[in-house]
Amino acid sequence: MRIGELATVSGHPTRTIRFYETRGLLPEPTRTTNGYREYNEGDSDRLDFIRNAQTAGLTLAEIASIIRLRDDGTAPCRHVNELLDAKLVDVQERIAQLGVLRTELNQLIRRGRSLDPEDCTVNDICHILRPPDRTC
Amino acid sequence: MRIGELATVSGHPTRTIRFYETRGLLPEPTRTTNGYREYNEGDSDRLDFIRNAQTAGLTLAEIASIIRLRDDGTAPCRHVNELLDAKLVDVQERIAQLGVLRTELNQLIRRGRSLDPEDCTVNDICHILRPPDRTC
DNA sequence: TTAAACCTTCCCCCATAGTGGAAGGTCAAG
DNA sequence: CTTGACCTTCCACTATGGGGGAAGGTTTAA
Repeated sequence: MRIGELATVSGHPTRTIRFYETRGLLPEPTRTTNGYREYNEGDSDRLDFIRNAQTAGLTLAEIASIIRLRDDGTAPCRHVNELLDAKLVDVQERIAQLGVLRTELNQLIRRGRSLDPEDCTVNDICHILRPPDRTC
Repeated sequence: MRIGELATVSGHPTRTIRFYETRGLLPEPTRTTNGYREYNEGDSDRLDFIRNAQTAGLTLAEIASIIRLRDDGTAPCRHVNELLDAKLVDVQERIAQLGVLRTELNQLIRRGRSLDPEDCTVNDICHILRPPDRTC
């Protein structure tokens, strides 16, 4: 099948399919005599895999590293487990950071409600956003 | 004071100070006869403000919009309140999304521990990352 | 035959917040 | 007079996941 059909069955735009090829996510396909890319079912499966992996928060580079292992003949399970563990740690850290930010924002919003815009001076730019509240 | 000194007192690299100027966060400074930028205390205060606003999760573009209002002679408090409200919503959404992702990752990790790498086939690439678990 | 719908490669663009380097001007001390 | 520490501008690059459009070749259906 040609790239347009693969795009239809996989749900990725043709541009994205070519882009994935440059990133090593799809193998260089065989070409028809006129230079058109030729794909098969396996390529569609691979695109599904990529989408699933992206859903799990993996970057294209990480997904490429998994695929490289598989193409080298190694079962990538171990590597996948490591990636998932690291990703979980990463996600937990980001959640924690966002939690801190949420607290900070709530404080600033409360403060904004208690301050009078009349008191906001030119030098402050805006007095709501002043000190990095030393309460923490 | 020249840019190097402002860099020292503000804690921002000179490159960043020039960069902020291009983004409208700092006014175009006066120049000495040889073309060097001349700064004063107010510029240092403004850099402090920028840092505080960044701590609150505002982007440079948003901070610039606040500064523009102030420079136009309008107290930006109202606008700041709106930005902070929107940012809080945004942060809460991201936390929720990351929560979903964390759940997904935990499921995948548990799954990875229960699957045998021996069963991982070439077609799967890796069987751990298979279906977008329809359990949700 | 010809127009639409494909396909190809190429290079540039988005946002984010800067960082790096090159090539050149200036100024103070030794 | 020269060396080092400043300063200037300009252009390119980082990571992320693509999108836009140009310029050209091919195929398919009317």
